[in-house]
Amino acid sequence: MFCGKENTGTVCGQCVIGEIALFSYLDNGSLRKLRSLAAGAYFPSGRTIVEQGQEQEHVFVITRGLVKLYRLTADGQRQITGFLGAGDLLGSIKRNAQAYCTAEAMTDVEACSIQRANFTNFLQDQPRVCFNLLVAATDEIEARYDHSILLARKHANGRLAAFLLLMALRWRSLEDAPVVIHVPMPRSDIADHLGLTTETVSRVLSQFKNRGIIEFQGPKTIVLRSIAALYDLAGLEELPRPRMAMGL
Amino acid sequence: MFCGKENTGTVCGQCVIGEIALFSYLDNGSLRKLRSLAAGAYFPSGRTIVEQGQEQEHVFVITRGLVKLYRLTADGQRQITGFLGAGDLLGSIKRNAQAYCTAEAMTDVEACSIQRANFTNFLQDQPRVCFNLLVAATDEIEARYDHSILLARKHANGRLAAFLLLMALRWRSLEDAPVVIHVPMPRSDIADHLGLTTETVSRVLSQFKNRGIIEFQGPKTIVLRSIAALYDLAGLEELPRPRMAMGL
DNA sequence: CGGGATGTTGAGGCAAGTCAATCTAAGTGG
DNA sequence: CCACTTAGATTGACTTGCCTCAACATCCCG
Repeated sequence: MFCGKENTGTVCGQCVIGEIALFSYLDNGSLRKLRSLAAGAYFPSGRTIVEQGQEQEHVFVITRGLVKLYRLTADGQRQITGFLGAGDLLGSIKRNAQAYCTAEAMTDVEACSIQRANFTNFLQDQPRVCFNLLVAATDEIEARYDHSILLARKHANGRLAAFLLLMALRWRSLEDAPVVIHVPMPRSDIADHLGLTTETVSRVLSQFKNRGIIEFQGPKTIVLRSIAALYDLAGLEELPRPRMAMGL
Repeated sequence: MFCGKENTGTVCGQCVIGEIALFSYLDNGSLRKLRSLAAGAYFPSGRTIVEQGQEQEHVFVITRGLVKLYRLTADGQRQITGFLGAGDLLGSIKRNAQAYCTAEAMTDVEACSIQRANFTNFLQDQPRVCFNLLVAATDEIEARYDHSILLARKHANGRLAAFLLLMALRWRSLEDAPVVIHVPMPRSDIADHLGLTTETVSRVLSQFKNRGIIEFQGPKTIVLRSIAALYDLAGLEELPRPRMAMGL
């Protein structure tokens, strides 16, 4: 799966790093160089990948699994800032190397790891990669704005409707209903992400169920019966297109 | 003040574009090239600089005045996403040129304007500028995260305490109390920015006044009597260092 | 010195938080 | 394989902080 140092000599035909949009147009020489910098990494479910405030030694491209990002505030509250999946970038370029938030593997996670310094140098050598990463960062800023608007302006049911739609869209395309989505995180994580409490999340989801908008197949598998109703509740016309997410 | 095409021949000793952190280390040749791309721009108070959804022709470096950024949601609500001042960048590099939000001059505004295409080309030619802009974008992402946490986790008084501290710190250093800050935007803008209503903003500020934390000199000039109390209310230990803000 | 825009204060309602009790799911060991 | 355990999820009763609606005050500018 990986084509880094630790796997030198293995078949690289299925290495994913070249398929990441960020690197997809690199010529063979540059791609080979990038691969020479990369190493495979594995984190079992529950393992902390980077910890808030610690120096980040590596940048990761997630290739499999799900990562939860959260930040602890000075007064001891936890805010889940986002979730990363395959294709997303964890640990970007920053002024200081201290991680802004903690990243924790929610499932078993595989990733491509690159030394920070090497990645920084690679960016300086490859202006197009740097430029594309800048575009990705701008996308991330827009996504953060959208989330702020969600928190500032939507009620609990709107936030959850938007969340379900994003979960449905994030790692697959949204075909016609019914769409079955898997929600791997516990209710408390959803609540933390949306600025609600677990009880409210539970109540709103039950309300959606009673209104026939969604249907449960166990607490973590949800069938979206009416996409239109969810759009309406979320007050959305269109969802952001799929993109590479960046965790700091 | 400006050194762009429209001002060719004027004294350039006081041109600010070279003083922006983003460009500060450019050699003379590159800086001259950048200046040749820049033109002065002026927007009277109340003028819309860029409008949400419209193609952005230019990128601006604000050199004087205050700009308010807001986005209208599909269901007709308004969210003020931020405020820009001198040294900040308006209209970054994006996948599509459509503006994410509207930018409106709150005061008379002077800016350095650069054609988007020219700026993009300049970035490709100047990897270090591109890299530094990427770092600035990452700072912006962190600032957006902080604002999300504010909206998700803080009550009205915490949000306003944090807002007052940010206003105090943003364009000047925060010396020992009492600090006199100028809050040029109306209460409705503050409310929109913090996900509150004007009434709540007013009530909380009155509460601060009654508790002796702040003092009014007219509704737009506020004396911060107790910085410590504000930090405590905001649940903060430290504020983000001053940075170049980016509006999309 | 008016009069509209902006800001403040008050009364009442409601959405979501809090506290607490149950219910369910998914392991765990006998 | 099933009883037991435990974390997670749901539901209910009550409380509260903010919003809504409304009246009043103040600022600002012609």
